[in-house]
Amino acid sequence: MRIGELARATGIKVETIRFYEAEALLPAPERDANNYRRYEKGHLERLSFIRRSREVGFTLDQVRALLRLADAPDAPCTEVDAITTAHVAEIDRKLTDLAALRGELVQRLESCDGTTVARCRIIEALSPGDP
Amino acid sequence: MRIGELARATGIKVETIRFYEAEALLPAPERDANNYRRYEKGHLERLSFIRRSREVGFTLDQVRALLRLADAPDAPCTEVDAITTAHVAEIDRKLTDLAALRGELVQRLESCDGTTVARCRIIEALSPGDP
DNA sequence: CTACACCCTCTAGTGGCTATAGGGTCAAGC
DNA sequence: GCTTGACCCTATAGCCACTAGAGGGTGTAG
Repeated sequence: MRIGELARATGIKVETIRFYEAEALLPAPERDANNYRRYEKGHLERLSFIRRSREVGFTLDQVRALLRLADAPDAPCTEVDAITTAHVAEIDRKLTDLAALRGELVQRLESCDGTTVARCRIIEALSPGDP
Repeated sequence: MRIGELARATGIKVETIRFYEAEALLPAPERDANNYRRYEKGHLERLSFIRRSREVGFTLDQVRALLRLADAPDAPCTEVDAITTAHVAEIDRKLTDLAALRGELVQRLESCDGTTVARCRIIEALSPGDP
């Protein structure tokens, strides 16, 4: 199959597929006589793996590590576990941070009386001399 | 005060201060005879405003808009409110997404029996043909 | 034969910094 | 007087994970 077809099949843009190839995440496929990339089923599977990994928020480096592990079926599962656990911890950190930010912003919104900027609690909260 | 002193006073790195100047977030200060930047109290206040805004997650574009509004004390507060409300909505979207990702990952972690990659539920979940 | 969808490579841009290279300035201590 | 070290300057490139564009080639249908 050609790159456009692979893009439609996986929901990943053509440019991104070429980018993944340059990043050595997806092996370079054979080329047709006209220099077009010709993908096999293996490419489709690998690209789907990458897409799912990205969808759950793994970085490309983490995806690279997961791919390497997926290619070694006899390796112990502990490393996959470690990558995933670290990722969950990172997500937890972000969740905590975002919830705190949200709380702060909502508090400012609620105390804003909606008149002029001079009396705006939000601006006030962002201004210095107001711990 | 000089740039290093301003950096210590605000907790923003020297390079970042220069970056903010290039981005027109912080007005270019006067220069001393030796070409060193010389900052006034106004710069310190403005930079603190920027820091606080960034800390609660506003983008630099949003900070730019907030600064413009903060400079117009007679303007109505509605625009500040709108920017903040939009930002809260964005945070809510991220919170929802992250919580969903976390749920998926934790589920995989729990069902992983810790033997080999071939039997790993995490890898399995990322592989295609397994909706 | 021409319009159009598709493919190619290469380069630069996004946000928000951060780091490096390669210099200049200034006060203190020997 | 001279070195050491902390500070300052500009300009440029790098980070992540793409995305967009320029400028061209290919293949097929009408």
